[in-house]
Amino acid sequence: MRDIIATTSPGVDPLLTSVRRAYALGPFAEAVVSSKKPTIDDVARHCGVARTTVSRVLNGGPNVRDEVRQRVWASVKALDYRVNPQARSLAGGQSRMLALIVASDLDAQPNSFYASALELGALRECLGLGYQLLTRHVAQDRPNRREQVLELIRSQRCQGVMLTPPFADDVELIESIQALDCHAACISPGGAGRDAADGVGIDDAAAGADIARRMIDLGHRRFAFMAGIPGHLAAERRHEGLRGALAAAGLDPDEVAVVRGDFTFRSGAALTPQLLEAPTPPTALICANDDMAAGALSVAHGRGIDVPGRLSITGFDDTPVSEVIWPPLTTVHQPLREMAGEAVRALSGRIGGDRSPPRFVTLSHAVVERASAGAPPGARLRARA
Amino acid sequence: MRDIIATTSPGVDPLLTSVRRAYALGPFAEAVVSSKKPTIDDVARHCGVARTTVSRVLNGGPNVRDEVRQRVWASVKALDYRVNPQARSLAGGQSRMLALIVASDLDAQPNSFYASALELGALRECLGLGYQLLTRHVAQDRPNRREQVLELIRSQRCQGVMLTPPFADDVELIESIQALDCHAACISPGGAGRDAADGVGIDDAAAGADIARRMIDLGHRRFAFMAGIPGHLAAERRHEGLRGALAAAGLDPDEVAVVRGDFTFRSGAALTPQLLEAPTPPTALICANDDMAAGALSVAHGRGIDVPGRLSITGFDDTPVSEVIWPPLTTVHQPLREMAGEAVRALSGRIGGDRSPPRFVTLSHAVVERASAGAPPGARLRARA
DNA sequence: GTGAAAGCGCTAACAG
DNA sequence: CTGTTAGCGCTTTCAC
Repeated sequence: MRDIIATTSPGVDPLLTSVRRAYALGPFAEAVVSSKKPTIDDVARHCGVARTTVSRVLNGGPNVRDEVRQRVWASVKALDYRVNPQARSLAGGQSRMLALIVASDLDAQPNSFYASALELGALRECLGLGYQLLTRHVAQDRPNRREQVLELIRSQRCQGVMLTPPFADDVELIESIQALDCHAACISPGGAGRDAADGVGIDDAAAGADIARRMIDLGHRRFAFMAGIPGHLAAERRHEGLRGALAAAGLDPDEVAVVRGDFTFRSGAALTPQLLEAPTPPTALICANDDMAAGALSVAHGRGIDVPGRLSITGFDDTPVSEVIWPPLTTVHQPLREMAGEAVRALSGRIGGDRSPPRFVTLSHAVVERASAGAPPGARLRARA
Repeated sequence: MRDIIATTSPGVDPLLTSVRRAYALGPFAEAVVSSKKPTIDDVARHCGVARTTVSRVLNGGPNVRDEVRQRVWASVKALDYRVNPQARSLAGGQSRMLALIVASDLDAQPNSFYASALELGALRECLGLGYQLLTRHVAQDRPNRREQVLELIRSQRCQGVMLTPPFADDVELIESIQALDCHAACISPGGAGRDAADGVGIDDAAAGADIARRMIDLGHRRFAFMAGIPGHLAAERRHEGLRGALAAAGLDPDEVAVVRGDFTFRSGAALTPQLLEAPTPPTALICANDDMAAGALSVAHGRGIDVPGRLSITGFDDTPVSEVIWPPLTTVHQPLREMAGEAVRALSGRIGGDRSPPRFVTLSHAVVERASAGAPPGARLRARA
């Protein structure tokens, strides 16, 4: 890598010139532009102040005259200088690195829109706040799953981590993370996770009740519920909300057929036949997420079952799948991007020194009525709520 | 943060003990476990060698006796030591950071499965190779789009960048990246990008021809093509392949109706009505990607058009959408994860010192026949290829 | 083979 | 308000 000399007198050794620039504040100081990335010292030299002062300006520190501040910024612009994050991190312990932990097996599962939406939301907020985001997919059934996330934090000196279910309720993991001087923010923690760290989510019980009530209002009486993995506490809460709504309507929650999938399209498809083949099949199938609902819908199509004419199917999350399939899915909107953004903000606040007790932010959800749910076959439509 | 003393005699000041550990190789050397992260010096002290030696062992360098090598590794294990990437990067200029540039507007577009698959593939390979991945979404129509990716590279000292279309063919961008001492790898470059940097992709022209031929074989004669953005050269090549196949079959390529979307479901849905309302509507609609095909399919459903009975629709990419919708999409499989993995490997090789001329790796594609395409209405099925 | 010494570029006390 | 002095933890010459 050769130095590039912008202005120099003929016959002057370029190397010498650049050395001169490096060790003296001579007349060449401004004329020489090196191809090597400028350092904070270059900036300091360029505007004749101490390195510390530049550092203060860069970090918005106090005790710098406005006039100097301006000059420093001018030099920064002039030299096209930017801080070396590695050096900053080494010296100050500020890696400005955040991580998003997603529960999924990179090898087995197809990409999930849920995770993708969360990542996008986090990415956007990180961009604005000047953080970098590392996304890590961890298979939730691996015995060393905790070690995998801790390893990432240690190795990258992450300052904050976002945990999705079921990690969001893994208090042991959360505490291990905090022991590493790293902040944690839980996305949709369903229980214990809320006390251990900041969290963000919707009122899952209410959301479950809302979608159930909507189906009850449409006239449905025979329900089936497609649940997710047991460790996903938020999803369990939705289930509880659903049961509560059923009971409130005078129905017996224990009569609803329950099957458990793993939130994938595939599991949704695999579980549907047994539901359809029951002696008295449900008229409404409430699924714990959109992907499983899509799987169920696909099976219904395959069997020529009219949706929603004969079977109503609902999802949860309102991810893009719900708009892409036919009929478009009636589902519960969950503001995933905003949730991730909120998690990043919470982390940013903690990194900034906020020591208040863990906070849980509840964002609002909404039942989105599209076309996959309607009145049950032969039912008179009851008065709408 | 308090030091944790594993073994100590009563009355000994913990702090003193840890100081002793720090400055002497006394009897406490092994007994003391500090909560502070161990450094390379701790390891060196632990097994009585110089820091340099530990560094050599860690980096697989030469000139270390095997016996010493073993001891060093033992100490590393014993202390649960791991290198500080920031420090390593500062000293050696190895950030081990890669970036994936995706063309999309974080605010406007829904998450794309295409980008997601690429990211997952890259993530997996990075994990194995010890790199970290930064994903950056850049809106392709922003005037400062190039600056955004260069900024990321500069600020994070990325050693390699993967470019997706249309960035994959932006030679000016590629050269700017290389000028920053960063390697570039192009995913599906369609033209110029191939000469400027390593690349990976499928034979797009052949893939376009294959899917067209398949439809011709099914008996279709009236085609429509839903193209993507013009800058996506790989997609343009598919278009060329399609035209070639048509011509080879004695059909006039100029007779196929062409509309241009932006690869989103929404654009696919928006563009379909005009195709359907033509005086002689197509019997086969070939789309440049799965999302647009899904959009088209959705419109067909809405109008009660039987797919594939009256209209055949095909996608491209074989992303998860194609399996989730009904009927499942006939499409062209593109090994997106493998492509991203290959790009990471190429980058890794370059970082490792490979200076050979840019290489383009062609992976194989395949027409995946599902249910969205069939014989045109009233046609006798021609002999299959 | 191994070690000592010199930084990489930055932040953070601590003086003035 | 500003500058001086130490490191942060590691890689890399260069001696031995």
